[in-house]
Amino acid sequence: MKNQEIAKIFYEIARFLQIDKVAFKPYAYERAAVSLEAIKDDVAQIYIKGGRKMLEEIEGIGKAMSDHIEEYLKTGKIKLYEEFKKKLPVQMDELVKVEGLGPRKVKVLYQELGIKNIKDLEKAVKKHTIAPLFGFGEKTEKNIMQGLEFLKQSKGRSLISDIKPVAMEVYKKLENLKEVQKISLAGSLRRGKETIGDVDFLVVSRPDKKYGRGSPREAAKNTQKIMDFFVALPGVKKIWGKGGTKASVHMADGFDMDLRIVPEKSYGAALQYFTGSQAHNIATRKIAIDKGLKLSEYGLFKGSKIIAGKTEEEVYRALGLPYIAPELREDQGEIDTALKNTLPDLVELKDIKGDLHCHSNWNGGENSIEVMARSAMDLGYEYIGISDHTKFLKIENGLDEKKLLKQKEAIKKINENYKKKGIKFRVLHGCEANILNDGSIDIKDEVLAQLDYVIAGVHSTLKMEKGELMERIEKAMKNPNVDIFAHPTGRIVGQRDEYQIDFDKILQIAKNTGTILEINSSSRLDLRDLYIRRAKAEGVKMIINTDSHKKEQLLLMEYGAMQARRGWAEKNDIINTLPAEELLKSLK
DNA sequence: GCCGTTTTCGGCCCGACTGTTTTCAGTCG
Repeated sequence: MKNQEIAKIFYEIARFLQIDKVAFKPYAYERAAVSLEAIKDDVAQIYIKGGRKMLEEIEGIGKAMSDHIEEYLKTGKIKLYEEFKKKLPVQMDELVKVEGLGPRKVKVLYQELGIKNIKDLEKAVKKHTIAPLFGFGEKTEKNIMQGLEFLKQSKGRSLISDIKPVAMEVYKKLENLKEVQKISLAGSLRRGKETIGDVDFLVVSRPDKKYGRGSPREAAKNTQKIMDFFVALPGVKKIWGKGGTKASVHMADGFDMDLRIVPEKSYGAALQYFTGSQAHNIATRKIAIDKGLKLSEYGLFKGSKIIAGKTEEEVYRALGLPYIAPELREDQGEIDTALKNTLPDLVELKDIKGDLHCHSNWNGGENSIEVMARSAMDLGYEYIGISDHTKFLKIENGLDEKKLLKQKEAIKKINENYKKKGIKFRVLHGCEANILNDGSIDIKDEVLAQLDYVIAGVHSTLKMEKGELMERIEKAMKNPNVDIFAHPTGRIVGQRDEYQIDFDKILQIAKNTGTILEINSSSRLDLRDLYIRRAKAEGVKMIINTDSHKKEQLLLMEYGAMQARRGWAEKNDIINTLPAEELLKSLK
């Protein structure tokens, strides 16, 4: 896709224009870049289909932008960008990744010291040639030095399920402070994005009784105490900043945390603002402007009078909108849908009645079937499905037909035992079978037919050519014993891209065969949000599973549920919101 | 440079914090 390449160039042009102090144009280029990244169609295809006219129908793309895009598609270059780069031949995208370095400082560093890239910057820091520069100084040089160090250690954005438990530890510490009256996670963590850049907390500090109610100093002392506590947390390696209402730190684990403290009357507006996304905020602030109002983190204002701010619901209502769930706030159509009052009634974690993709110690899993079942009961589930790997996967000690039938008997006994004790819980018996290269399943059909359900997935020869891979998948999905297609695209967040698949075709096959698509809650997070939305639109049913290999991983369901919500999924799109009997009836 | 149920001209989201140029530019979210 050329979209990302062109977007990258537009971002760069925006930076160059910022350096030249050109007004408003940088914003226009940034918006065009964001827009290109957001659309799912390839600009090259759009151009072939409808020429410049169709390009200009894209949000933020006008005459000049379509000029640039046409030029890039034809020549592979954009002249304006080449000219800028000639004047300032530096690795801009790389250098501005250093915390505290922006385009203007980068320009000075090039002009004064000839710094073109990270390597040059490191050398200059070592020689202490930065501090004497006009506009820089000792502290700036030290910040650059530390920024470089952190950049080297950085693994980029973290998987949500890796970072949320760490964030919640800090959350609990802050929540326990007597000075803290209210606290919430904000940012991409609250929106449930699959990867997280930094962790944001929003806090209301308890008013200090010493001062009069409503006085500006009312909460100042407690606010300061919370700030002091925050920057002194264990694991804090660097304090980027600490003021009266806002602090930012870098953690030893390699990510940043931000804390913002606001008065109670602004809590809702601040939560709305701090949750983002930025694109959603810009959209909501524009609605405010259209109504002659002003929206900031302090509230929604008519002139200097605050008309909403205490809760998010209040802010949205005053803008003429229903409440929009954080997972939807990406400026991907949620505002228009909200205006029409047709937002989806999103599935919730508490709607989930069981988990069908769980492994036991019969194969490579860690815990026994009974222990997995007990953990599922503790989560309030009505059932758990044991779906161990099958024989082709030797590394996971996959089960063959004989062992599967033996496992069936074992599960039958467990269920009989529950019944005797009056425990209303059921263990379902499935397997996670392998789709072999020719599309057949590695377990005989007559055995598959004896299980409660069958999950099938691609676990080998991942790098097949598209047509061949699709034939393979199609054959498996058409198998009347295959109920669920596991981790359909094969991607692993931050590690592996999706296979060469045709998702539209998968949707059509799923629709025609009644095959359920899996939303896998582990580091796969597969399906991703956009695909969930498309599946829902096609009426294809999905299931949220954890792919647990030990009991603790059952808790990953939270992330799969968030992923489903980001894909606009409702309760009736997700089959494991059904009781066991109905769920089994909904399968092939 | 883009955009428009108040506009084809005149706006563009909004604010915190730091370091240094001592009054505000640069950076960040």
